[in-house]
Amino acid sequence: MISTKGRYALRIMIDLASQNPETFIPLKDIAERQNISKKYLEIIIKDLVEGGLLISLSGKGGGYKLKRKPEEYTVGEIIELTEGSLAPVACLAEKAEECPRASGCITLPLWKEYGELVHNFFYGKKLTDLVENKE
Amino acid sequence: MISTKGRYALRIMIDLASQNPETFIPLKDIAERQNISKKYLEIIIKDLVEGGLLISLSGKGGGYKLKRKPEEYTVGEIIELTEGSLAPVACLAEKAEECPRASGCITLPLWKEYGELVHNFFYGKKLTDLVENKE
DNA sequence: AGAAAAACCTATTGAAATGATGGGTAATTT
DNA sequence: AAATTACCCATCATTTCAATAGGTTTTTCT
Repeated sequence: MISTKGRYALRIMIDLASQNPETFIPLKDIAERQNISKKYLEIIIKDLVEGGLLISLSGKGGGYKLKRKPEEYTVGEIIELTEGSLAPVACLAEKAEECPRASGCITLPLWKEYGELVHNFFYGKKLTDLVENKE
Repeated sequence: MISTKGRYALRIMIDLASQNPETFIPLKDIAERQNISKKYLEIIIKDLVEGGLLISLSGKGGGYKLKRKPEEYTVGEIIELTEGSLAPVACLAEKAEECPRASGCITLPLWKEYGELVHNFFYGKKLTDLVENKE
């Protein structure tokens, strides 16, 4: 299941893509619009900045804005960055150590096929696909 | 992510489908073949019996066997039964209470589409699709 | 009748993940 | 200097995950 982290990250990105993408938007505004605790969003938006999806600016007049054009983001990269991995089973996660059962594992092809399906679905969705729904 | 519960359940079902489907197989044998703690499998196989996928028989000569023919099981029902739900987000789980944001939720269509994709994938896979890989 | 083999039942546990909250510091603008 | 913002660090309560432990009942075989 996609946790609040990934879902809130997506809502942050949609929110920013819906505002003027040139100006810095304070997190306070996003939190109020989305009705989510600002404190909790701080943790999540940190990942988005460190992952290179957003630019931040401190001080008065500061906030966050998209680094790229809205249409250049996929839902996949947002979810993957904040959830840690899109892999359907632990043994297929990037950081996983080689499973000793892998060579004879009868279910591995299933998980691989599923993993590709999930990957293709989310990387095939652009952030703007969601924003446009709004109108 | 699919947890060990769902993954082990699938391996139990594959194991049983690979044995003579007429005879009762003791859990001890399955646990040894699959190299998984018998105690842990007890918990999982209980779900499979209660969910109507397996028949159990106590006492000497007892064990577990498939209730239906191997080709009549889908991977989806096995995973869904043991994982509790295939829903990608909490608000789409069967037991979930209506989300107050649902009507205006901009991401809901995405989760619904994804949920259907996942459902169709797993319900489109038969247990025998996996067993046949074995040979 | 008794032993053995099996399922079945209840409970507990340790570790990690989840979903936050709280308080304070640094940077920047007016 | 004041206000506003991001940034940093720690802590917390709850739930889930992945088991483990020990005992009871059911059934068959000798």
